[in-house]
Amino acid sequence: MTIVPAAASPAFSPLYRQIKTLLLQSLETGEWRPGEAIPSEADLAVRFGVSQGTVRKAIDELATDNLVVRRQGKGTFVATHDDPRAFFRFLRLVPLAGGREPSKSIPLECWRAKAGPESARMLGLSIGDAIVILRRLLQFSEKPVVVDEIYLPGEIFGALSLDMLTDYQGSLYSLFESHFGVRMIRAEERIRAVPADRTSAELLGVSEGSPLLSVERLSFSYGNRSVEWRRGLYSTAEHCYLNELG
Amino acid sequence: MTIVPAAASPAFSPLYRQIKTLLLQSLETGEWRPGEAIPSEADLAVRFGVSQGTVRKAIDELATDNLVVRRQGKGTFVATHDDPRAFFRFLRLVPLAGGREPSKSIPLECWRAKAGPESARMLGLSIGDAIVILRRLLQFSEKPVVVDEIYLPGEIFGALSLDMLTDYQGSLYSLFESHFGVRMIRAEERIRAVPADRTSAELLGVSEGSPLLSVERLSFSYGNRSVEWRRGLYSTAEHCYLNELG
DNA sequence: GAGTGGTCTAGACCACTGC
DNA sequence: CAGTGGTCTAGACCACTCG
Repeated sequence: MTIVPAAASPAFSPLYRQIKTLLLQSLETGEWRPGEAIPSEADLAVRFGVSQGTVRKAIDELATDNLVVRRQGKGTFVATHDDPRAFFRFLRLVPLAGGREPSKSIPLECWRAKAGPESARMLGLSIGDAIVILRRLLQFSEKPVVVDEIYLPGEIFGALSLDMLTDYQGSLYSLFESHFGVRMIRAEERIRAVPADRTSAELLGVSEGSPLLSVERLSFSYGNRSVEWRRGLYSTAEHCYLNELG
Repeated sequence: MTIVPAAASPAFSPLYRQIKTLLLQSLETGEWRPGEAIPSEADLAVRFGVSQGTVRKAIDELATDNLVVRRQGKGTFVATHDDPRAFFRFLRLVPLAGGREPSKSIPLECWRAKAGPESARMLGLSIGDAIVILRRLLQFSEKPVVVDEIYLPGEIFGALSLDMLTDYQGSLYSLFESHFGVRMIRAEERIRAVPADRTSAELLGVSEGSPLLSVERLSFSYGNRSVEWRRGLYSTAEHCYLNELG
């Protein structure tokens, strides 16, 4: 282990960032799994041969990156999509009326295919590589609101099946995490307004051609690796996409 | 000044947060104006009778809240909307093709009115209070992309006029800041898909009824005071609304 | 009470800016 | 060079959780 005391110069990286990188590696390789506690700050300070304050600053950044959750008196835990509080981190849809609604995910189809130009580019694959495609419906208060089409690299998600999805309780990302060892940590969404096509209109209970939100999401795991691309069509008759601008 | 050393208990607030509150007050009252430097950390430490580390932590939070910008070697500066880098903080529209485009704001109309139920509720006014309404067009690469209708409290923005807007170089929020002493620090956007009405369709050069993004924005100044409500219709033929999910 | 994260301090030194 | 923010340390003490 080569830790430079933040001196020297060109391309200088402070100590706490080097520590952060080391912690990131341990997270990525699964030394500590989602939901588990990582070692205490004091332990890590000894392990890396730095002061507790330096470890602390590294963990602070991991916490603001949502990779880790601190709990005073208990410890620091690897973030997990199992936590119900994480549910709305990636789904920005809220009822127009306000409040929260019971939601339900209904898998429709799941099949294997070969990557076309677009999905290959998005997922960092070559054209023709194996992919898995999933279609599903999202309901709020028993009413259909979103149709999603989700593209996944076959190499990782080859074992995904409709049964698996139907049986599973919890969010999709929670399933990805527990069954495929893939943790989503960041995503980009590109939003446009489009007319409803025939089949989506039927699924969502709106008339063909009526305006829908098209939300394309590219999700990333560790190391900025894109591991999911999806396109959702949102009915905004009774819901809207809520975004906070800081 | 009553600074409690972060001891005692119920409703305990750490020292650095008390310092943050004091700094916030100085920002709000305009003791330091947008673009100016605030006193050095050492000076503030003396002024408040705490250690530099504590002041530092308070400023850290102000910096992550985008209220203040740190520049190593120079000082800490009150954030300003004049800074061109701040332009895309509130406008999340990007070209589908990627890259940046020259943009231009074209004021269309500006008139005085009385607050209706909706604008009163949004702006925290009573029905019938004076408001100012502004309509404008946003172009990218000479092509119209957004029509905005902006509602402002008359008490603050009574002096706003079309001439003022036409003459002004820079963003709207930059003008609000320099001419009206109002700094926007946060906003919420609610996004839906709607069919284009006749006049918006003409302005945006799309056909009536074609899908547009409806972006309703409520903007807040210090103390969570809502001081602007606007509704924008975005043509997403060649642009999309980009959102990063952390 | 032991163990964890959270706060606060005082002081040393580094990196960057501008005179 | 002086002045600024940025890093790092060592140590004290507080707040919270759990057995």
